[in-house]
Amino acid sequence: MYEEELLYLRSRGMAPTGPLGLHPYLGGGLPANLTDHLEKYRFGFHGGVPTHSPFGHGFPGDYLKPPSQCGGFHAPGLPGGKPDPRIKARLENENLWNQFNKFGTEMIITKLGRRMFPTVKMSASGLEPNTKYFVLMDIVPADDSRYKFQGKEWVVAGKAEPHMPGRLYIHPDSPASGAQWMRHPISFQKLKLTNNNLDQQGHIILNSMHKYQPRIHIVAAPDLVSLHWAAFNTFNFPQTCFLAVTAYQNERITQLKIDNNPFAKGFRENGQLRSKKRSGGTSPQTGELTATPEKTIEADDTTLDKRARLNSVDSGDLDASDMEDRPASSMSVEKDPGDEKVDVESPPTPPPPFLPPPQIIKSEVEETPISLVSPLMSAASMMAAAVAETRKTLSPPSIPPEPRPHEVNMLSPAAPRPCLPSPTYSTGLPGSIPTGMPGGSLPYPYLYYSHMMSPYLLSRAPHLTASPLDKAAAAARDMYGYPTYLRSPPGHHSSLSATPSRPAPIHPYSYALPPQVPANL
DNA sequence: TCAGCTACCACTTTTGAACCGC
DNA sequence: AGCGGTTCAAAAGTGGTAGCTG
Repeated sequence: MYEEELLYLRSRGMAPTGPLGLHPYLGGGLPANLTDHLEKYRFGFHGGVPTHSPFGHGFPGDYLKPPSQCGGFHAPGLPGGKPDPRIKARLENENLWNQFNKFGTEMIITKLGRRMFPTVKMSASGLEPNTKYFVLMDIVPADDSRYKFQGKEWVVAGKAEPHMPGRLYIHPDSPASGAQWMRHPISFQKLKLTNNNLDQQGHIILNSMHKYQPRIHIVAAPDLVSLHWAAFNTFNFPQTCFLAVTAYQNERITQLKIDNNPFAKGFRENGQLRSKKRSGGTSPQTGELTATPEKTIEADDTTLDKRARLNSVDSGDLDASDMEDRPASSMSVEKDPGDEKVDVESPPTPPPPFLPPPQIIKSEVEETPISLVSPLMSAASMMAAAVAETRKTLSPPSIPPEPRPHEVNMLSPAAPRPCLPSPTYSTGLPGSIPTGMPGGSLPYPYLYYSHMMSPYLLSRAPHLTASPLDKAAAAARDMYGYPTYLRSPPGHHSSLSATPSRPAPIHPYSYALPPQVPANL
């Protein structure tokens, strides 16, 4: 049914080649401005990038190019508003990253998800103390090459596989006030990487043997809905570039991980595993390695930390006065400058479903009555409803119009825009859901942005030339630019400081926007 | 044939409930 | 009864490795 569209996309260089897989585009996904922005910044570096990366192969092609100037960390303008030039970011565990980057950082990816080590840990400054911010992270391809480890170095082994759709990892403390974010370093230690294209846990999906660059986005927005037209401040740190692998290739990297990751202590020279191995006759080769347990440098945030559990965010307000006494969860606390660092952990995060407790969901369309919708309603049933609605309202080949944000009816399932077929779609879904259904591609409707244009936008812009991802994004912005009244006015600040209750907690993993977005989320 | 992937292993750290004393 | 500290078991996170797969 959608093969033609896939071929169409491929002919324009906008769809993955190779066997059909899970299509990244989600009907009802992010609005054009956010997609546009994220797509745009896939191709441009903002901040702190050296003119040449110490990481072996640099950034070839049209992917992450070194900037012409390295003066600031800040991203240039974006469709939905202007980023705040006062906002700065600094990589906290830079020394550790530099050590890994020297040899070419590798990150293990597994089917069930693996944490990053080192973790991305940054500190922010220049935020408005009383404004609410979301802090997000995504990981984008650093280039369009596939690599292999040959001899003792990484070499290009061909063209990259198509990148799976970007998933935005929302920091579990989001939203929090600027004061709260600036009080402690922001750690992304709970983010997980996977190579499972069907992952339903919200982990970030990567391809093995490909090079990636993490990016941080700081967005002034009081809630998820506001994210869609808020200004993004995007930062990245070139030393956090890494290669995704399913098994370590470079023994130097392995040794650095063992020496610095507390969970790998058992593999250190004095660890029991090593002792056993030695007694068994196989001795590790660590002679040329630089780091030893004794001179372990700046261990990562989880390494040397002693945990101080503060009951932080599970209850109550986020008033500025409150924040004085209550540091944000998961934000690392400098117990003593120059001394050990103490991480303040998040309260236990609930398993999926990701959605907050039942809320009154109000339609943005006034005529639609308010109803109580349980966010715990299974995504499958939501999608089934969407499918039924789609079948009723759509004649298959036609492509429904993409609603403007102010036209979205939050209650009635938005007619999903066509999606490319997914032979593996039925995996994990109820049998009643047909394979190849359009629209949402996962049981949990993650907050997605796509590196590809939606078929709808393509249909509206047939004049686009091949591979104009940025042009297409610009076209999308032109077509679906948000009315100015939907944007936050210049100098707009959150009024949350006057809001007595904290919004529902955000799941630490990639967050979900259901087909029906709760207006008061 | 082999590079890459997966499942399992033994180990360490983290987490949270249970317990205890004040 | 409530609070804070300690203990302990389960869960989660590590790299290594044998076997599988395309």
